[in-house]
This record gives sequence, C-alpha cells and structure tokens, in this order.
Amino acid sequence: MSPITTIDKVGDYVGQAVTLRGWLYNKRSSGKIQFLQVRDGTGVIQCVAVKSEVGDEVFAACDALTQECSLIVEGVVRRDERAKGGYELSVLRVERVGTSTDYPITLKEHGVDFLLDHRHLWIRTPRQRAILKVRAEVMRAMADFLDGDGFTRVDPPVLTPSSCEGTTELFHTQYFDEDAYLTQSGQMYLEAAAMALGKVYSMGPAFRAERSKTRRHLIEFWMIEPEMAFYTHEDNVRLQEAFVSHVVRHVLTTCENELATIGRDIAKLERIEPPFPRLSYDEAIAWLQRHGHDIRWGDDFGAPHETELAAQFDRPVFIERYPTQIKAFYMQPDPERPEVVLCADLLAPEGYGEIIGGSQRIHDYDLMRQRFEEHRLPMDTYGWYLDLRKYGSVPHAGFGIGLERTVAWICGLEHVREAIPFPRMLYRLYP
RNA sequence: UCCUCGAUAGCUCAGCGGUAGAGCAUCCGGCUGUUAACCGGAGGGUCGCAGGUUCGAAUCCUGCUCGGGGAGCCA
Repeated sequence: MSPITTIDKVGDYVGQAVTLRGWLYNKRSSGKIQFLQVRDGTGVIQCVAVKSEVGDEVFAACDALTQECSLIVEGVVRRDERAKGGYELSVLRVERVGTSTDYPITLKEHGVDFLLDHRHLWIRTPRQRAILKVRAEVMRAMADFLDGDGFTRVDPPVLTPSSCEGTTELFHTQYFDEDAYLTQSGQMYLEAAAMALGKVYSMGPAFRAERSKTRRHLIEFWMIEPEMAFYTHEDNVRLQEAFVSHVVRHVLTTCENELATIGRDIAKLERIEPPFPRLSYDEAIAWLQRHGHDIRWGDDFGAPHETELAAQFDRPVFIERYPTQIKAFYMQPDPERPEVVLCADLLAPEGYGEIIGGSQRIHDYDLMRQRFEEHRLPMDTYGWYLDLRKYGSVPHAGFGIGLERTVAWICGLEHVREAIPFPRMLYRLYP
C-alpha cells in the first residue's frame, strides 16, 4: 500500500501514489468521469476517477459514495492548475469506511436555527473548520506569549462557593449539602496564585446566567486571565497591547489559508501593532457628548457608545480610568483622583466591543476591608481574599480577555457563536 | 425582562381571501474537466399550535409555543 498522508502534505508526493483517509465533501459526475471532493480535516482535495482508466469496479465504488461518507482513497498526486489547492489525486482505488445517507447539511444555504441544531455536523464545513483552527491558534499564541514571558499557567476552580464580583447572575448547583456556583471568573484565585508564583494566567470556561441575546454574548465562554504581582496599571496596559498584537501576528502567519477560507480582510489585521490608542473615560464621555449622545459623567457606556468610540480607530482602543462607582469593588483608585480607578477596557475595532477588561487591584488591607463593608461582601466566603492583603501584599494587576470575542474579531464573524465548537446560548443547550 | 422580526416540502424561500408552488436535497435516466456542475423525469405537505371572522383562511384577527436580531448586563 502507498504511504498514508494528509491533504495538507500532498505537495510532497507529486507523481507518487498516496493513501488519504477522510470524508466525501461533495461529488460531481458525468457518465464516464467523477470528481470526488475529499476532506480530511487538514484540507479538501479533488480526486478524479476516469472510467476508462480506473475500470468498472473502482468507478462503481466511486459512484456509490455519498455526501459525508467516510473513505480511504489511494491515488497518484498530480499538480493541476485547475484545482483549488493546486493538486489533484488520480484515483487508483477507493474504499468506503462508513456510509452516510440523507446527510442533512447540503451545500446550499441554510438558516441559523437549522445549522445550530446540526452544529455537530456543521463543524465539518470548510468555513467552520477554519474558524476552529484559528481559535486553536489564538489559544496557542496566547499560551506561547505568556509562557515565554515568565508566566505560569494556573487553573482556578470551576465550582465556587459564590460570586467573584457579585454582580451578574450565577449558575447555581449543589455541592453535596452546600450551595455552589459555576465560576464567572477565576480572577480572585489568580490573585492568590500571583502571590505564590509571580506571574500567572488561566485559560478556561466562564459561565454567566444572563438572559443576553446578542451577537457578542454566550452563556458559556472562555477567558484567558493573566494576573501579575508587582505590576502597575501602566505595566498592565503595555502587556495587553503586546499580547494582543502577538496573537494577531501569529494568526496571520499560521492561518493564511483559514483566513482566506473565512474571507477575512487581512489588511485590517496587519495594522494591529502597538501602541494602541488610549482614551480616558473623561475624554470618551466628552467625545460622545460632542457627537450628540445624551450621556453624563458617571454613566457606563452602552454597546452603541462602544461601537462609535472604537470606530474612530483602526486598532483596538483602551478606555481607561472609569468612575469608581461603576466598576468592580477590587479596583485600585487613582492616587491623584480617587473618584476614578486604575482600569482599562480594550475595545476591538469593527464593532466587536469589549474584548479585555483589566485593572490594577487594591493591595491595601484597610481599603479592601472598607470595600467589603461598602459592598456587604460575606466574610465567610471572601475572608481568604482579604488575607491576600494581610500577608505580604504587593501592588498587582491583571486582565481578562474573552476568547470568542477575540476570535470573532480576528475572523470577522457576524456572531460569537461560530467562534466556539458547541455554543451555549440563551434557549440553546443542544447539541 | 423589554423592543422588534419570523414559523409553508428534508433545506432555502415564494404565495398574502378562491384547487399547495419553485430551487436545492433524495430516487431514476443522460453527460469525459466538473467547481454550490448541468439537462430530463419522479416521489415528497396537519402551511408552528388553539380559537375566531368568512360561503371559503397558508393568507385577516386574538391567544399560545418555539426561534432570530437588538437593548440592558458583560468578556
């Protein structure tokens, strides 16, 4: 038998016979010639069977193949200008591995509802495969960047005794006789880990039981959360722009074919280099007021505000130093202006909204204690968090980046649901 | 939770008061270079559910169910 290889590597076998293993993506045929579009996860290649060359038996075997049946095909690799990937396979032999009758997803248009009901099959299509590939490369780039910068990966728990921020709705479950909740952020645990390991990060799912139904929301989504001891707000922001730029550059170099399959305008990504523009909250409010928005200092931005602010720039933009009142309890006040905190949100271009939220954290014991009282946080579940300010506290900072929003932006997707293999959305838990 | 749009063949949709339609998919036949191939033929329907108006409802009205988009909230 000829050597087994994959479609992405057939270029190394021109003129030789190879064996490919995959699935039939599509088939076109006339009376005496058949064109089999075979995919194997690494790409798609057209396999050509000419009746007078392969013989009646092999030709009939090709004829019996149906959409998405699995198969092993042996053939000679040929360079061909007419082929999309540049190569074709002249079929010598074909073996069907698994049948597939009445495959639901045809190559014609489908509605979102139908596709989501068949997500387990939808991911086989070239576009969805490409998106999942980009997602994997985004995660690899993030991990590579942080690992190469002295970070240690630490995995916070998914089951928690209560909320990290106390604001959003939590998924409730039982932990034997106790109440438990699915994590909405690992941040507090990462702060603890940063005091143990210096620079740490997590990659994992977060859960928000919000009845959100927009193209930017998932009920279950993934966050990457770096947390750094001895980092200031300024250090934090500089890390973020280097981090995001690295991720985009990595995807541009490793996912050229995938971005082409998705139809992404590469030029928009090639501009993503540090430094990113920065706007203070004050400046952002003033800009919005000048552009006809009824918004006052102290209000939080809505999605349309964010979109308009971000639309001014061709790179992601930081909005920093928000009013203390509208941000989380643990954020460090600006020493020169205690009414604002040392935080920054990073808004992606092209209307993708907030992809990063980050801040310098309060390290002073008395101030954190005061915040606990102001927000009536229960000591029995948060006592350990206060301990971090009691034993060797240091200034520290961190951020959380939403993976699906980042992938959606890099791929230019209409909706974050395509940026995760099996999206959990409002009213959708299947498949 | 609110606003808004929608539900007709396996899929995407048209039909908007007078016998249920098209393209694709499926099956049969044809075609030696197809690119969501093409050509001919066939099968395929509780028009989301329940009421109401009408001689007559897929079509108009009311309620319900399910879903899409958006808002709020957030990544």
